[in-house]
Amino acid sequence: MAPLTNDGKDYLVVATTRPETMLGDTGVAVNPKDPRYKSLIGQFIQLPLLGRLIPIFSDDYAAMDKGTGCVKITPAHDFNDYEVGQRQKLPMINILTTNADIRETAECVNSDGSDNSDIDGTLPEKYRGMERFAARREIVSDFDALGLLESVQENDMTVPYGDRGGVVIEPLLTNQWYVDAKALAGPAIAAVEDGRIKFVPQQYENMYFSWMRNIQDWCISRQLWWGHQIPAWYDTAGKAYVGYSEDAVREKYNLDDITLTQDQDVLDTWFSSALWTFGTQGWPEQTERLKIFHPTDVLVTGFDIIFFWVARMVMMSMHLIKDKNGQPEVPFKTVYVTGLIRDEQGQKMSKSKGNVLDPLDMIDGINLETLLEKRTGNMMQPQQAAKIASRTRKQFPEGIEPHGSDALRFTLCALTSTGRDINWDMKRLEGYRNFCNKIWNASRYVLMNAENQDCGQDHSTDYQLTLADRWIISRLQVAEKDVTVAINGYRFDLAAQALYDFVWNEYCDWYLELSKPVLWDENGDPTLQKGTRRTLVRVLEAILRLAHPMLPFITEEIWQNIAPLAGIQLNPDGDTIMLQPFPVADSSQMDADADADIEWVKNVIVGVRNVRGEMNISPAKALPIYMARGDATDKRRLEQNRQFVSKLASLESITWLDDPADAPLCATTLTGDLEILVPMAGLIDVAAELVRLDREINKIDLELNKLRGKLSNAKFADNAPAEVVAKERLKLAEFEGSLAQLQDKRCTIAELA
RNA sequence: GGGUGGUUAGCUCAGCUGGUAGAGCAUCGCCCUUACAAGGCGAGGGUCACAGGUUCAAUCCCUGUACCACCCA
Repeated sequence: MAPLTNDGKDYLVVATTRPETMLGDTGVAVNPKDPRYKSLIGQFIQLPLLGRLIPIFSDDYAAMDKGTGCVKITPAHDFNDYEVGQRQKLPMINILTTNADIRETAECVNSDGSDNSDIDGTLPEKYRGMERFAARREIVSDFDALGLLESVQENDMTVPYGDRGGVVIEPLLTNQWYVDAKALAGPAIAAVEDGRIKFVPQQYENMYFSWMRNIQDWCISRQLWWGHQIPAWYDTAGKAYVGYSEDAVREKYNLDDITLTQDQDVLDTWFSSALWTFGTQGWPEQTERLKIFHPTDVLVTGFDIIFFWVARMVMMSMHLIKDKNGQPEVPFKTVYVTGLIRDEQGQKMSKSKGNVLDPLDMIDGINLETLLEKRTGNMMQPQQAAKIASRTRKQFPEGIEPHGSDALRFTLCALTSTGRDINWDMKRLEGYRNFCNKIWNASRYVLMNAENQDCGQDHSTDYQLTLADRWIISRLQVAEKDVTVAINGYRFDLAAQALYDFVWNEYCDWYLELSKPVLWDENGDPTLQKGTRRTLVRVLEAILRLAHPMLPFITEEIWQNIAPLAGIQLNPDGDTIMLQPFPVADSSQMDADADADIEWVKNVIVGVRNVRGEMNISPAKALPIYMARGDATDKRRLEQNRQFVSKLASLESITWLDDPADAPLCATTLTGDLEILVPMAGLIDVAAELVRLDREINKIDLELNKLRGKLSNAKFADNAPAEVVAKERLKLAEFEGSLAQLQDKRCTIAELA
């Protein structure tokens, strides 16, 4: 019976840091390759003090070069040993009470968790009820007395201490409740596979699948003081009864007067959270709300809780809620996964790093002192405070300016692309605050010109639209389409960009400026002026509705004043932009002719401004200009838009030349073939204009060379689609024309100089 | 080790099904022009990480490498 090692001993030596756990040992592991113990594998050995026979088995967990190479295994009181026990199908013997004293009788269970009545759970009388460390000392001394103690050695190791009690933590087996997650996962996987639930961005489906497909049983017992207490009651024999309440349990199982004790544990917080989508709608009652709002459309969340929450909501909802056909109901149709907001360096924000930016501080502003107090007060590691304070002082010497909630919201939209993290950028917040101001100022201009005026708010039709009016209405349709498409695709950054571009670069920079010459012309046509006021107000009103989801407060504020001017009857008891329809693009309002004509107007104006800017001519100086080599369309456009061009380019006169030779010495800029000529006399020196022309010529030359190379390549001409080749040819012809014209001008100026 | 995303202007980021690049801020000029100086007008700035491949054509498609971030084990 007694095994013999190959060096002649009839005992094995094992090391342990917790000698008292030997009372719960259920085996000894040796390495399968260890020649010293090979012959012992499969045999049994007697456990001292108890006399219990336990198996000797091979397991890689035993390291040959560590200690004696033999490891005692206590599956009930050590995580590693538990794993070994599961592999080797060892029973588990629990020797500790919940106070970590030695039990009266050990609790014996099989490796699968079922009760084991074969093992004798009797513990030596002297240890019963003994405190664990006392038992440790006692057992060591008893081993010594029996001549079984090899040695006592110092051992460096990490011991876990409880956060609250400050005592050493002891692994302990208890009965806990589990959910068969595999059964729940099947339908939850199918729902994403067949598209009933979509992830945005889609790649997060992989994360969801990989977790769901490898799902483990879900332990829902938690030893915490918050949460719902587990609705299970035990009789004195330990038999469990589950129900809504103790009374319900007694009734359900006919338990008259017997003593019942409710499970002390609470449900995992994610178990309760998983009920959220329907629990909040009145479930388990079949309420009207539940019918309307379940399933809901979109869940907005962070990727870090896809496992914890999203997956569980899907499982629970599909298990507990069925549609009218009895099919499992999903909790939501789309999961929109946002990125994490990080600091400028891409670091996660955390209190201990002192890099947290409170949204409220960005909205309302905060002075440096308060911010320092907020970041360094009440810290877990006070030694960090000085470092954090100096970094904060450096980054925000003046504290944080107020930016308003709209600016913050808009910035979040603008920075949120396809589910990746956002490195927060204060500068962009400032930029978008300026955008809010821009809208505010633009609306002031509109109100100044429209209030107490006929803007067609009575839906009268005695007005006419200018080219600019038709153009901005046309562009509005495009903006509405772009913003809508972007939002539908969850591309809030593109939506923000489309809105920003339209409002600032088209409505403010061009349309408002184009409205001035119409409205400020004392001899202007009243029907045109009415048309312009009408357009000014109505386009702004549409902008407000378009912007409202991203800029809720400022749009509401402005809308209250603008809407009545746009012919919207406000409810006298209070009305809100929130109840207005979101703009829908109307393609019949798109106007390609207006777009092209305004493009021409802009080109002429920018051309003159360009010369002005590069020649440092003051904007206050009104210039006379000439136009030459234009065609009939250029001439028509000039005649129809003389007022616009004169005002926006601040011109003294525009003279159309049928013969280019009539022009004085001029600086030249082109739009198409049309030459826009700014007389140099007294304003521009010849050398400067030559430099400017050379720069222009070089730019075109560079492009031209590329184009010529491309087109002379037979492979390109033969293989590329005809329309692409034609487009390149056209471009080439245009560039060649421009180049010739500019070179010609250069010669003329050089000669005259 | 397995997986996902990223590498584009000084900084933070766009770039839709391939036709050689955009924004905000920053920089440099000129302007207090009756919505806005937190503004207007103009300008400069990028061998799109690297190496191959497919293609008439690659920031975009494919392969590999390097580096960064995250998830899982």
